[in-house]
Amino acid sequence: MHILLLISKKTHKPFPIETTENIFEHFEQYIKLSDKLKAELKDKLHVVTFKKGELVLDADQISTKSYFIRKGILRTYFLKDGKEVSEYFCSTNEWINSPRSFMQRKKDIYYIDAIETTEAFSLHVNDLVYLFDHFPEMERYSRLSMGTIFGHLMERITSMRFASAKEKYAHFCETYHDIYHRIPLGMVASYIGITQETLSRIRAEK
Amino acid sequence: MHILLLISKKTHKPFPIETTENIFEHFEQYIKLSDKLKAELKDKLHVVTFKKGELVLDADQISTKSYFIRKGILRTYFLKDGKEVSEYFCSTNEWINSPRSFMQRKKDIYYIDAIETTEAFSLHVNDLVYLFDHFPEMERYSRLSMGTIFGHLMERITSMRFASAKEKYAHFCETYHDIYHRIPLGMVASYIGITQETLSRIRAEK
DNA sequence: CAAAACATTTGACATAAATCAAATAATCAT
DNA sequence: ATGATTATTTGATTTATGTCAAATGTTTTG
Repeated sequence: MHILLLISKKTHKPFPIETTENIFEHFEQYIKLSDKLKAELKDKLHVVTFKKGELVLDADQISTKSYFIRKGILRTYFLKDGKEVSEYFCSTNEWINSPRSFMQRKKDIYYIDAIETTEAFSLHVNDLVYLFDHFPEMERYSRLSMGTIFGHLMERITSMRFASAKEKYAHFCETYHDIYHRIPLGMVASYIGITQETLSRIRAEK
Repeated sequence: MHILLLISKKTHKPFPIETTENIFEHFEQYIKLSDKLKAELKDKLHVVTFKKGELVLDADQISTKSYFIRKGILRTYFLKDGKEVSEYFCSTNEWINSPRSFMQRKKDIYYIDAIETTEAFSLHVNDLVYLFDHFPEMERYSRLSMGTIFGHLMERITSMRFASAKEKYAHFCETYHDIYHRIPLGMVASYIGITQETLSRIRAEK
């Protein structure tokens, strides 16, 4: 009876397998990973899971861990006039943290929560600093991968400025083509900076 | 006669003094500069000047140089429906290039021009790559300084989404508090994503 | 220094999207 | 499953900002 229950639970939320393959592949898009660095990474990365709706980071905490998502969706948001404003969404093979908080080790306004049940690797900021200090190629990885994100931010700024609500939504769907349909309407609306009602009408007219 | 002419030209556009002090100070906010690295930088940095209104980079060129501004203002913009849209402005002690073009060595949509007569150091992308390859601390500098810019971009995105035209202008003035009054109204309007007329009315009502 | 070119202001009007309010629809917890 | 939350849709109205047009002001150039 108990055993069966356990199995059924496992089926629902399987115990995560420690595969670092995906994350190694991710790094290798930018740098070559030596065996020594691989071993260090394996040592420093830890598997974590978050249930749907779970708060991953509270705004009154310092963000000390970065999460590399294997499955699921996490999101950063902040509060404006008591309402949640989504800042961005992250899914498979992406890193998420509260950037300024993580980099400068101070509090910031951002919360992180789980839009779906999510499996991820966590990396502590202290371990990352250790890696930066001992493996210059990690600095290079950081520089190059930030360049990619940089481009995304610039495009987003452009799309925010001269686009109609409909165009903003279209741009959102492009940016998040893999997951846009898994994000609740209200969160999408605040992400692109329009009201829920307007977004609902845009979706209806198609 | 020729000599006099030459002198008078010089007076108008003085021959720049090769002081690398400011730029060294800038680097030293993030990393320690060894004498060897200083020497390499001195060798690779070149003084350039641009006259007011001069085109620094055309969109049909690849951006192969980054400019560290000593004096003046440069700006990146792109064309939308035949009109210039200002992307950002850079002034004293800031780097400017066409980011994606520079990093990926391909064409992009951005132009760069001089809002004021500007003196700057130029650094060729090939020389920068050389520095990255031989001085890991340059990778670190890049990572850390990008973090700063990252924060600015995030704030800009936030201000674009939920702010009124008036608030957007206020945010622009904050961001560019040193130089906001030196940038023509039309350029400011396209930067914050409102029309010239609206900005003119906002300025008038105070 | 005057004419031309360009930048900013002002006015009248149009419109996309916000706001307020209430009805459905979907999801969650017991 | 069923009632209770929570999310989405729909409708009526308001408002900030855009658009178009023209006047005024400023800078540039021969």
